[in-house]
Formats: sequence, structure tokens, C-alpha cells
Amino acid sequence: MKNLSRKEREFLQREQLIIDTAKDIIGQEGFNNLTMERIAAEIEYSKGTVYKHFNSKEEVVTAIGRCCMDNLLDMFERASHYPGNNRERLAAIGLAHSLYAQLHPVELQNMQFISSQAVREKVSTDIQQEVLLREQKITEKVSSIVKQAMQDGDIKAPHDCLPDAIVFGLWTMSYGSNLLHLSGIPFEKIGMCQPLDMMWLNSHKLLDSYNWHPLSSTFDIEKLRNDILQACFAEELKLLQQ
Amino acid sequence: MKNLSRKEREFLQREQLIIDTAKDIIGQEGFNNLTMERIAAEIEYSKGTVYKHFNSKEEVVTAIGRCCMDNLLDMFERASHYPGNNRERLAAIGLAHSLYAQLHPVELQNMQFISSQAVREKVSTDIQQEVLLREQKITEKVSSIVKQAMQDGDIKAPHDCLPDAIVFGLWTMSYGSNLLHLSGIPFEKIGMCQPLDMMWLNSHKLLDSYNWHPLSSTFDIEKLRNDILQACFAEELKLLQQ
DNA sequence: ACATTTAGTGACGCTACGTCATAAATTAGC
DNA sequence: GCTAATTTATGACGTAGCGTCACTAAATGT
Repeated sequence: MKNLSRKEREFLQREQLIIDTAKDIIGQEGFNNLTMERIAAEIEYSKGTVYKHFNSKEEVVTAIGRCCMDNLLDMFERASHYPGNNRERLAAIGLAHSLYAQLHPVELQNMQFISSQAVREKVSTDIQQEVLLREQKITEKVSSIVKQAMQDGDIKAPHDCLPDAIVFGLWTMSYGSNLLHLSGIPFEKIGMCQPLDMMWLNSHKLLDSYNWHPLSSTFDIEKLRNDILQACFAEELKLLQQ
Repeated sequence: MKNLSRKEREFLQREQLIIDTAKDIIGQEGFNNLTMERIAAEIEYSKGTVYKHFNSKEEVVTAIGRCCMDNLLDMFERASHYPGNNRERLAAIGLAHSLYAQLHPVELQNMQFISSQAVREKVSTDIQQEVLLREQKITEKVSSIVKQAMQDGDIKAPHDCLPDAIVFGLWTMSYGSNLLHLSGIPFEKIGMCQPLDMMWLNSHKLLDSYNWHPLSSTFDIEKLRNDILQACFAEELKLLQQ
């Protein structure tokens, strides 16, 4: 990192400034009010300079997405260090995802947006690769715990593509839940429970079905939830409650 | 339906023509090449006329989404009439969703796109309501089977918000799987199984975990899959295989 | 046949994208 | 310290596409 000239460092710094600024604009005024001119004005540079960093508006939002994924990865990292068994550590990651969705709805929206065809079409493969890399890192975090659990014998019945299937099942449920959560559908009003509560229950059901020990019938998942929240995400919890 | 004047019928007909045309353009040239002028040229009317139907390009894509949901609902309807027990009928709906994702990736992309904030911001609440209505109908299809199963005693251990949670779990997994499927991530290359295969397995795991009888250990889920495909979706299967 | 209402048009104004010739600033050479 | 060379920044410009609206054409009623 230190073998960069002052110029190069300034360039990278400004790149981050653009990303942060754009994120603020989206957060405050929505996607449709994000324009390259607006960004330029905000950072007090000209439009041309912004285009030195990103070839299109879509590349800017994709870069934001990249940062968001870093944030998510941070929370996953913390969760994976929860001092408990493999199942508890995995549960902690699930909670991290939910918390992230609640704390950073705009970031989640962004990640959804950049995965749409319309945006992808306009983004260079290089930048897309950057995003893909993050996606893999995130999956890897989950996957490594599943593999560990198999090594430790927490999962009794092995199966061909079992680790993948567990990762995939948890990931899709979590992903789907978060998207539905921010879709703004009023679940309570149409007589349904909180999506994120259901998510928590269902992920444990899935793990039970894979016979992942200890089974949820042998402990209190609500207590576990609170324990994890206290241990790993006290700060996030405080932010959320106010 | 008959109490409409010729004018009114023509108007509705043209509305459908616009939707179909726009869908074709997106399918052939991508979202970014869809313009109001292009639609107008294609249907041989002027731009102003298109704007008589839709207030913005976003409303057009949302209307496409509405139609796509009708198509999906059709397949769900067919699936729900699979001559089998409740669990099998529910599984049929899951398969319908997968088939839909494979047969109509563009429609799925569209549905994803219209649920993004950027699009929603520009669409009148009326049209959004139309979409929400479809979403509810779709959920209702699944929900009714779960409720029937509870009545029939297929699910042994009742629970407070259990029916919701099952619907939600299946829905989110299915939703997430399909989105990941069309995200173009090369699962095979990074050493994972087919997402839709994993989805099929996981949904059964979830049902087992809710103790939904008959449990998947008592029958062959691969055979069930083939039976359903033959019985309900022979035509779709043929389309898919060529 | 004429008046009135309704349907359809496309020129227009506007915004925002992305480019590029030029200007400013920085660095290098002497 | 001064000038040339190179890098960096600028914003005017061309273009595309959105959404509007005053106007024209057609249909309908009397």
C-alpha cells in the first residue's frame, strides 16, 4: 500500500469520496436523483473528473455495491468469531445478514439494483469481477463453517453435494427474506409474522433437517439469538432500537 | 367484459400490444434499448399515444411484470391441481416456479427489475397495487395448500404462525434460488451443484423439518419430480429440452 | 351537413449522459 | 528559478430520450 505515489493515493482517496458522496445522494434523494453532475458538484470537481474514475453512472452504483459487500463481509467476519459451536456460529452469520438488512436498507437496495440486467449491461467486466469476488468471499465464509461442522462430525449423514446445498439453502432464504423485508409489503397487515423472525425459525428448521447437531430441540433458539446479539452486535442493536 | 364499447375494447387491445411489443424489445435488445419512441415505432402509433396508456417507461415495464405474474400464476394453478396429496401439490408449485425461471428468464429479470426502488419511485400507486394484488394471489395459492394440509392433519405439530412460516420459507428459498440462477454465476465451475436441484432438495428438507407427512424419507423425491413434470408440465419440459 | 367531442400526432423543451478540445497545474530538465 | 513537457481538470458541446401540449384528424351526435 505504501508504494503508491502521493498522486495515486489522492486518486484512490477521491474515488472513495465519489462513492461515499453518491451513496449519500441515493440515501437522501433516491436513485433517480443521482446524476453525474450532482456528484461532481458535491465533491467540488467537474463532471470530467468523475468520468476519469467511472465510465458510467452504473459503474458508480456498482462500486457502491462493492463497498456495501465489504461492510456485510465485516459483519460476517465478526459473526463467525462468535464463541460457540459451529451451528451457533452459522446462526450468528444469519443474524448478521438480518441486522445488515435492517440497518442498511439502502445498501441492500443498491446490491439488488446492481444485480439487475439493466445495470449489468452497462458495467465493465472488470468491475463486475470485483463484485463477483466479494460474493465468493461471502459464500466462502458460510461454506467454511459448514465444512468445519462436517469435519467435527456435527452433521451426521454425509451426502454428495450436501455442504453446497446447506449453504445454498441458507443463503437463498436469507437473501429472499431480506429482499421481501425491504419490498415494503406490510406483512403484519396481511396477517403474517415478521419476515425476519420467520427467517430465523426457518433457518434452524433447515439445519435440523440436515441433522446438524445440536438440534434446535435441545436448546432455546430465542436465547441463542439474544446471546449472539449481545456478544457480536451490541452496537448495531443499539442503533436499531433508537 | 361485453359491456365495453368498440373503442374501449380497441384501447385495451392496444394496451396489450404495447406490453407485448415492449417485452419483445427487452427480450431481443435488453432493457437499455427499450425506449418509448421504439415502442411507438414498432406498434405504428406515435409516442403521444403510448403516453395515453402509460405515464412513463417504468410503468410499461411494471405492466409487463404484471402480465408475467399472470403467467406464473397460471402455472401455479395447474400445479395446484396435481392429483396427489397436499405435500405433492405443494412440491408441484415449487417445480412450477423453477420451470418458469428456466423458461422465461427475461420475465423473471423483469419482475426483479420492477421491484427495485429506482423503478418503484416512478410508478403510480395504482399500478403498484395491481402488482401487489398478483403477489398476494400467488402467495395465497401456496398458503391455501398449507392450510389444507393442517386441516387434513398432514402437519402434526401446530404452531402459532406456522403456516406463514412455511409459506415464507418456501417462497424465499424459491425466490432466492431463481434469482441466483439467473444471476449467471457459474455454479458448476465454482464446484457447486445446480441451484435448482439444490432448491428441490432443500424445500423437501424444510417440509420434513416441519414434520409434514408423508416425510421425504418415505418416498422417492426424484420419482415425484418426474411424475409431476409429466403430469403438469409435459409441454414446458419439451420446450426446455430442445 | 355541420358541430362537437374524442383520438392521435410529433415538434418542442428539457435533462442528463458521455466526449473531447482546451486550460490549468504539476513535474522534469537545465 | 525558468521553461518545456506532461499530467490532470474542466465545462461546453453533441446527442438521446423523456414527457408535454397545442394542434390536427377522425369519429360521433344532431
